[in-house]
Amino acid sequence: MLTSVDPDLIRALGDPLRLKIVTLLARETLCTTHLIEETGAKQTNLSNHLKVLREAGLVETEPCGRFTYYRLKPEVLAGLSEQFAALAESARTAAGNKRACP
Amino acid sequence: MLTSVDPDLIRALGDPLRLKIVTLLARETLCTTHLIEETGAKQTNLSNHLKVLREAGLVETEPCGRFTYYRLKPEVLAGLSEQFAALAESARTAAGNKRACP
DNA sequence: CTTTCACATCACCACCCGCTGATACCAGCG
DNA sequence: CGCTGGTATCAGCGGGTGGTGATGTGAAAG
Repeated sequence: MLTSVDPDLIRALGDPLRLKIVTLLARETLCTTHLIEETGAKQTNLSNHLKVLREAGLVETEPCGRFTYYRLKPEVLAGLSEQFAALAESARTAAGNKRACP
Repeated sequence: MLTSVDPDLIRALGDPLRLKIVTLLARETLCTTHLIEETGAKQTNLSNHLKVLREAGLVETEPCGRFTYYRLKPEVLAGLSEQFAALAESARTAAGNKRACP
């Protein structure tokens, strides 16, 4: 179906800081300390955003001693990409379908 | 580049009603009246959301007499799809890149 | 010209959301 | 043990955002 895109998943990516986190994680697996250095954000703030990303199913955590590593889940992003591609494709072919004025 | 995804564009898609509008428009070009019927939302509310979609560059308007038709811009969705695909690809290949604990 | 209808804009309010400081929790280390 | 450092959660506050009614505008209809 076309209507299966999850708004919450998109919302999670709609925040600038979260988007930055995602792009950083797309390059390498990092723990919170690294993300604090890279983004300059406070630890609490970052932890909140990471929670959102976690609940959206975008990232996985991997405890490593006292540290917590965050890894992106490529399938989720790939799924999003496919759904947008499907929407684009549908929009392209349906460009001429114009419902009559009532 | 990887960091070029526009948060505002994603935000525009993050709202459930706007997402519904987009999926409807992916099927056929509609005017506001049709969207009111399909979504059950108030005219004012819908007009606000359409404004957001317009400003995000996701839709185009085409006046037709007293009516205003809205059409999706497939290129924008396709671009988003590509960027997410690139992120997914990057995340997949960088799965093992784990920066050392500080 | 006047009315009607489609649509946009404005003003207002309630509510959600992100940021922050304080605090709790847990794993190593001495 | 107790201490230290890395993270998560909590409570609270301010600003941004969505929903709504009133109003403006512009084009067809009569």
